[in-house]
Amino acid sequence: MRIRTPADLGALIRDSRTKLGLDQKSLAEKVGVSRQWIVEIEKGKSRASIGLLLRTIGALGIALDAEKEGLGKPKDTSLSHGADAHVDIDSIVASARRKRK
Amino acid sequence: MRIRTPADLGALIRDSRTKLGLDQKSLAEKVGVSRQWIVEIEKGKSRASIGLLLRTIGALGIALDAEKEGLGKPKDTSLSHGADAHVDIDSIVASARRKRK
DNA sequence: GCCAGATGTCAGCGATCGACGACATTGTAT
DNA sequence: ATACAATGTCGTCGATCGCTGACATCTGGC
Repeated sequence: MRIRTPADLGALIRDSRTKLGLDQKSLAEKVGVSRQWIVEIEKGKSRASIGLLLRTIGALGIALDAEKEGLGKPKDTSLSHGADAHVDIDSIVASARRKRK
Repeated sequence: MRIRTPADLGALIRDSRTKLGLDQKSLAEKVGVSRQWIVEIEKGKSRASIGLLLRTIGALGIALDAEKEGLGKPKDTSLSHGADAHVDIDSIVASARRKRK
């Protein structure tokens, strides 16, 4: 599953938790956070901390992988790869700035 | 690249940034965060926020994918899958508690 | 060696976090 | 319909965030 937004993460955590038959309280205990934190992260809270997030997804048996976007094959030339990444930066930042207004 | 800790993320961000020939200031401007935040996230700051993290990796053209751990094949039975996830939960939480003391 | 640029660190500020406890609301099994 | 479990929301508190601006230190090209 591709993760782009905090809401994506929240949905993933809730889905995984329910699939494992855990309630929020149990997951909170296993991770070592408050139940309220689980509630908030499942709602896609953007200012929740990375450390607790990683612990939570780890506790749910989820692996996070990062890779360059736009890589269909690992054999793309570095030049075209660099150009693609540069284009993505500008459009993504513009999109992020629109969200702030 | 497998992401397990905030330090993994920090290293990834720094690596990607330098490979794109960006300095911290430029990246900060593109993402819409302070340069200090870039400095801290690259050092693996665990309490940095998810929202800003996702924006930053997006700006660097990095895609995050989440998947169930231990899945070599998508055809594993749900029972054995559940048992594996349970074992992971306990050891991961114990490890997290050790870090807190 | 010199120096400009890049990175690292610090202090102060208003905003928010995450934990805790409590209460409200929803969901589910009988 | 009822009871109980699960989830959602609220208020409070000490801790920390992320920003700004400034200064310190490091790096690399000349």
